Amino acid sequence: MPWEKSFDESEVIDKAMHVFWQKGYMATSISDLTAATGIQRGSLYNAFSGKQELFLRSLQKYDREQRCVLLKRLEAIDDPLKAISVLFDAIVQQSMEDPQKKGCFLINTSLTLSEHDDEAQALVSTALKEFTQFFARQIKLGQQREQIPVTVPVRATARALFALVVGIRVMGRGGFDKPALHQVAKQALRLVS
Amino acid sequence: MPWEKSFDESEVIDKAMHVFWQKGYMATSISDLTAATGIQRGSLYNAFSGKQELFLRSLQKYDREQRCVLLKRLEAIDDPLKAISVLFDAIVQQSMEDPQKKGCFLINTSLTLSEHDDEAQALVSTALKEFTQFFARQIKLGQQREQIPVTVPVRATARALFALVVGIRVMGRGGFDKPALHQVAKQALRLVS
DNA sequence: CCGTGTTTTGACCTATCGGTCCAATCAATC
DNA sequence: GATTGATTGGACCGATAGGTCAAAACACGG
Repeated sequence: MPWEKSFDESEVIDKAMHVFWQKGYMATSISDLTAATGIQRGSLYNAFSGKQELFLRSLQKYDREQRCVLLKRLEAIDDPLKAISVLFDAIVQQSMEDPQKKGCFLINTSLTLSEHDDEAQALVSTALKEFTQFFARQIKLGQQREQIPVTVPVRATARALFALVVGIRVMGRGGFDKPALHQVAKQALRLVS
Repeated sequence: MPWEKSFDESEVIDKAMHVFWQKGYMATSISDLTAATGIQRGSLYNAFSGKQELFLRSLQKYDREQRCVLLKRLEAIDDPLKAISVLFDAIVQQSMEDPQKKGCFLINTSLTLSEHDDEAQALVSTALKEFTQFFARQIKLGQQREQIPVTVPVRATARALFALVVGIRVMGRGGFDKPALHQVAKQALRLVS
């Protein structure tokens, strides 16, 4: 009886994600989304409740596929100092290899978000917090293995490292070039030694 | 013959600035601006060429009254370590005492800006660069006075300190509280010792 | 190959956007 | 107080925003 959708919902979200990521929520119109995804207005509203939901799903997808994947990859390294170092290199790399200089979708969103989008707000909030918890875990582990001095305060340093990540991602969108970002990344390691 | 304007142009820009600062360029409508400034649509367009110019003027005013004033105040301290420390305290203070959590107008704008606003882009770019140059000057001065080890790389550390400033301002808009930001500020000083 | 019920399409809706326009309004000059 | 000419208020403009809807297109079970 029914009929299968002619498009892959996940692909649509992926296309929408890149538009939202580049232009932000407000600057992205429904027309932008239909143009980018190839599906028509009505179909889009048939599959999703509206712009908001599509944005939230995009944000979730980014969080799942970018942040979670990255952190899991780093956690597998099982060498705290190396993991932190690789993380910063990866961030610098990601920041510079993107010709559109989109930066980090989550961080961009945290600055753009109006206070009415409770769900998105919550998503961003927990995402950023889990990021600092990653740092905290690595530092603690490093201290257990005596790679990192026990004089290094765990939570404070974790937060500072996270602040540096945020700084790098924001600077990567402005006029700062790769050597500049790399210098910042190098300084991050001084906080854990 | 003619007739004096009934409003103070500078006051209008100040009111507009706070709206743009809080909501961003795109999310601010002309109606928002007329409501906030009290003057009517026609008068606004009579005094300014449009939304763009008003935004640029707002950004200039912020740059002049916030960033420049702050940096000048710090420069007068004539004690590099103290100046840096006071700067970070001030940033944390500013971030938390604002109930609206607006953050830094310049940093917000650097993430929101579309690539067509050349003038605003340039303003933000030089503002951010002068900020890192401030750090560089302080570090160099601190080394001359033997307050800061000469092993500290000037430019790299200056950029890292700036990245921390950006991080703090962004984190201040999200769920992070005052103790958290203060811990980050404390870590900044470890980079210059 | 015919119903069935979902998907698709694109025209259409209202609200609001940034911006224009001009008659009414006023302060200064005569 | 009449004249002057910029300022003001707010109706108005086309464009576009996000969102709706009904008819056409379609894949399946019978």
